Order: sequence, then C-alpha cells, then structure tokens
Amino acid sequence: MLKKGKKSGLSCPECGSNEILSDSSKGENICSKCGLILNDGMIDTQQDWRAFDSEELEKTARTGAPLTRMRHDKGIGTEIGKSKAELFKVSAGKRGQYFRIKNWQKRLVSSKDRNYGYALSELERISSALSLPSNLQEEIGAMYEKALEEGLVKGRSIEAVIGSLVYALSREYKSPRLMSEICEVSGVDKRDLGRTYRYVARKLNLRVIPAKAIDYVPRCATLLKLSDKSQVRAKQYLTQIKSEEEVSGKGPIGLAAATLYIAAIMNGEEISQRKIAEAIGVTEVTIRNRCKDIAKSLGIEDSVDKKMKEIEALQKNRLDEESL
DNA sequence: ATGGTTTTTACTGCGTC
DNA sequence: GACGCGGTAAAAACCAT
Repeated sequence: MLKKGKKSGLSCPECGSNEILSDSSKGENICSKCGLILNDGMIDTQQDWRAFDSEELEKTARTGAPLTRMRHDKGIGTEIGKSKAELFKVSAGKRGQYFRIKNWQKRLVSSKDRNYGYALSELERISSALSLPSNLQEEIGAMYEKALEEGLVKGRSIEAVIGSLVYALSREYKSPRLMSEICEVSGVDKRDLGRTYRYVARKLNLRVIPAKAIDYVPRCATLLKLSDKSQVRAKQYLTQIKSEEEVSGKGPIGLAAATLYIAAIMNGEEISQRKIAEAIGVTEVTIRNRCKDIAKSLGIEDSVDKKMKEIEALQKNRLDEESL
C-alpha cells in the first residue's frame, strides 16, 4: 500500500525532495526521487480493517489482546490449540501425534514460567478477593517477576511472596490492605507473611512509606459497612488531629478504627467496639484507648458522650415500639 | 541483645435487657 | 445470664539502638 507522505513535513536528506512515499505494508518511508529509505520498521498504528462478524475477525486479525503482565508470557505466548474446533482440523490418523506435540510443549515451558504462571493465578485470586485495582495488580505482577529473577522466591512460599507484595504495594497506592486480610485470603500465617514481607521489601528496595491512618479509613469503612458520611467525617477528624502530639507513635490502624468509631457514633450509626475490633483486627482495648486520645485532642469528649446517650435512648425507643 | 513503647491478653465491675 | 462499655496489670510484640 503506497501512499503519498502527506503533511508529515518530511524531506529527503539526500535530494531535498518533499515527495516522500510511505509504504505501510513494509513499514518504510521512501523518497520518491532517489529511492532512499528514510526509516523502516515503523509501526502502523492505524486500524487494519474492520470486521463485521466473528468469521471475518478470525480471518483478518493479526494481533491479539494487548500486552499484559497478568499473563506469564505477557499474553503473547503460542500455545498449541486446545479447542474442539482446533482438534477437528487434525485428521484422525494424526491425532496421536497432535497430542504428543501438545504435551511436549507443556514440558518445555521453563520452571520459571510455571512458577510465574501459578503466582499470577494466585495474585488473580487475591486481587479479586481484596478488590485490588488492575493497575496495582499489574504492578505486583511486575514486582513478582523481578523477585523471581533475583531468586527471592526460593525457599519461600509463592503465596507469602505475593502476599508481601500486595501488602507493600497496596500501601504505596494509598489504599493499604490489612495484613490480617491478606493472611486470610492467601492462607499464609501472619508470622510467615511478616517475615517474608520484610525480607522481600529489603531485597527489592521497596521504599515503604510509613502508613498514614487516613489511608486506612476507606478500606476499614467498607470492611465495617459504614456509610460514606461516617467515612468522610472520620477523615475530617484525622486531618484536624494530625498535628497533635496525642497520637504520634500510635498504630495507624487502631487510630483509623477508633476515628471511624467516633465518626459513626456522631452520625448516629449503630456500631459496637466489638464489631470494629473483629473486622479490623485490633483489640477493643486499643480502640478504647485511641478513642480517648482522639476525643481529648479534638476536645469533643462531651459531644461524643452526649451522642452515645442519644443513641442509647433511640435504641430504647425502638425496642419499646417493637414490643407494643 | 536490650530497653522503651505499644498492643494484646485476661480479668473485673457496672448497667441494661 | 448475655451483652456492651470502661478500666487495669501483666505479658507479648515491636522498634531503634
């Protein structure tokens, strides 16, 4: 397909001619006067053609899905067909050979690829369980590949390494997942995950920003099924509080939990310390202590107290109505 | 390894239903 | 008696040195 190079502004460095032809089928720009090839190996970014049904699509498609790290071969590996349609293209006499070839291909895939493939399926599972965004998921996949290349996975379980990366990178993405959550969905115990995490983070030079309480709020709020209003309120509290000394050095998760508790109460939502502690993975004691700290540094102890009384009264009223 | 800090564990008291 | 809340002391976990 030869086209005149339109307003590309190109001119031939040999003869100065502006008549540049571009041959999109070869990916070249050619000077029409002297025949000099200006650049080759160009990528044609134009749409090839349109396909109006699946048959046409099959005939014309030259490329597959976009490259992705979510597949161990970035989605471009060649696999000997396994669909029924594929199978029937092979004559009955050659079936045996077909299967033999197919098996050999499986065996020839390197162990690294196998590991990576398994890791990615694990990542996929964890991601959907924790509803990680896909860009984060890709990032984790890339990190895992790096870890694999540096031999960090040797002697450690794939699940633990993946879990560590989820933990580290989700924090970097400002939506940290709790270690307890990760443990639950990946089936790694907390000790193991913690150890692996430290090791992997150090080896890969993951700069781990100390987590901020406010980053934990959204995740915790959804875990607790609290309203958006309370979530917003909790964030407000935290921004008001952030310069105070009362809470420095305290665990950010406990802080987020306690703030959410206060926010929920102030919004009149029914929630018990017990439930929060259970869902978020800190103790009731911690929540109580943080609550005190927060209320003190915010100077809202009285209003929190008042609100709690209100809620109690409300509950009583409702019970009365039910019994009537 | 150690000491200081925070969190957890375990237990108790209080009030309400 | 069960439940939610508040408090305490000692044990455990964590962190920087």
